[in-house]
Amino acid sequence: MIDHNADSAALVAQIADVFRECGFEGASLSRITERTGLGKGSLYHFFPGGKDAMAAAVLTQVEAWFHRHIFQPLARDNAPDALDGMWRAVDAYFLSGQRICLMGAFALDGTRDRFGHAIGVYFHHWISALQQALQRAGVAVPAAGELAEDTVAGIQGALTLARAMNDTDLFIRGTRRLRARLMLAIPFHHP
Amino acid sequence: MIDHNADSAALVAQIADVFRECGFEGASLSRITERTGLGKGSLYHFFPGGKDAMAAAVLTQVEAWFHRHIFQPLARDNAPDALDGMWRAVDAYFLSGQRICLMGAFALDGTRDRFGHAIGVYFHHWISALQQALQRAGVAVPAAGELAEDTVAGIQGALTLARAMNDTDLFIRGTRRLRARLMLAIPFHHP
DNA sequence: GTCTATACAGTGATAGAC
DNA sequence: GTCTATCACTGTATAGAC
Repeated sequence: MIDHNADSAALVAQIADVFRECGFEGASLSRITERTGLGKGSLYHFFPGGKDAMAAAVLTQVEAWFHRHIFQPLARDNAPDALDGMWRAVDAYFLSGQRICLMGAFALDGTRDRFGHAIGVYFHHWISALQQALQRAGVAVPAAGELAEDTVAGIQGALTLARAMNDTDLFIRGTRRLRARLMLAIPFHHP
Repeated sequence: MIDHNADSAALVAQIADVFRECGFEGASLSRITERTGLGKGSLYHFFPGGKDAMAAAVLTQVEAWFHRHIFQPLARDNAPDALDGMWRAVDAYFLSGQRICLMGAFALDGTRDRFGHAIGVYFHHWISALQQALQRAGVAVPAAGELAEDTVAGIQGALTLARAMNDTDLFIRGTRRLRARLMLAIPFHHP
């Protein structure tokens, strides 16, 4: 029996990689055809809305992944474990800095005007979930919000810098510092 | 008398804005023609190398601006003034978060492969100059390097987040936190 | 579902008149 | 220097055979 959902998810994941490597404008249908092994006819069969629909599906998949592996655990699990899990998931997802954040990349150029809502929701969910976890861990309310913003922004910056300087160790060092800063802010949790 | 350098600089600045708004792939010659008021013939007269040459000229201009207004003062002036000047220049250049960093944007997609050297040099110069200023201000050597990395990455992250969430106040808050962190690291300079 | 063929606008780039 | 005309090519998208 064929798992259509898994097939579809794998297809969207392949397309996502093309967008990550080339950007929205640079991701031509011929490149997507080449990567996925599907002809244009098949692609338009799955995505009647064309390239915009492909990008929308990609962003939806990204949001779903982060919801499941990061946002939801942050809002549910006890705080120290949830934070540990976030850093593990971040490192795994971004391949220790070798993979960029599609939401961040799309936010920078004119692509944002097409997908601004999905991009805004993604970052809002992340910051909000992280802030909740920090509050449950005992961080004061105003500090928790600022710290959550600072951390999510810091991850984006570390991804940009790692790619700009072609040095994944920059990402590893950056996230280590961000993580240490979170730990220091949590009461009775200074290692 | 006509100042050709000034004219040329203004032209490159106009092209830079198109690249910032549309990205490298999205910045079509027709858009550049429209923005600058020059026909394709004139553009190719100034840039025989075409679009790549235009982007290269833009990156050179950006590097020159930062060299003059940020890197050089950081390496020359006494540290507290130089740091103050950096934060003023950063806020002015990025229009308090309304303008993105072209070097960071180009770093994220396939454009990096074309201009990787210029992008890498830019961030190296920035981090290195900031590190020097911090050391002169009394920050220990290993901490100064990490702090410089962290600050430059944080600025990139704040720019990304501000645009992603369409809220320039995110950039202002982010840079304020980064600045405060620098000040705290400098001995005898805790306000 | 997947393919090929095709439509047609837009791309970067060049040539040459002025 | 600036323009218009034009080039070859690639872009997204569609239609229809199988």
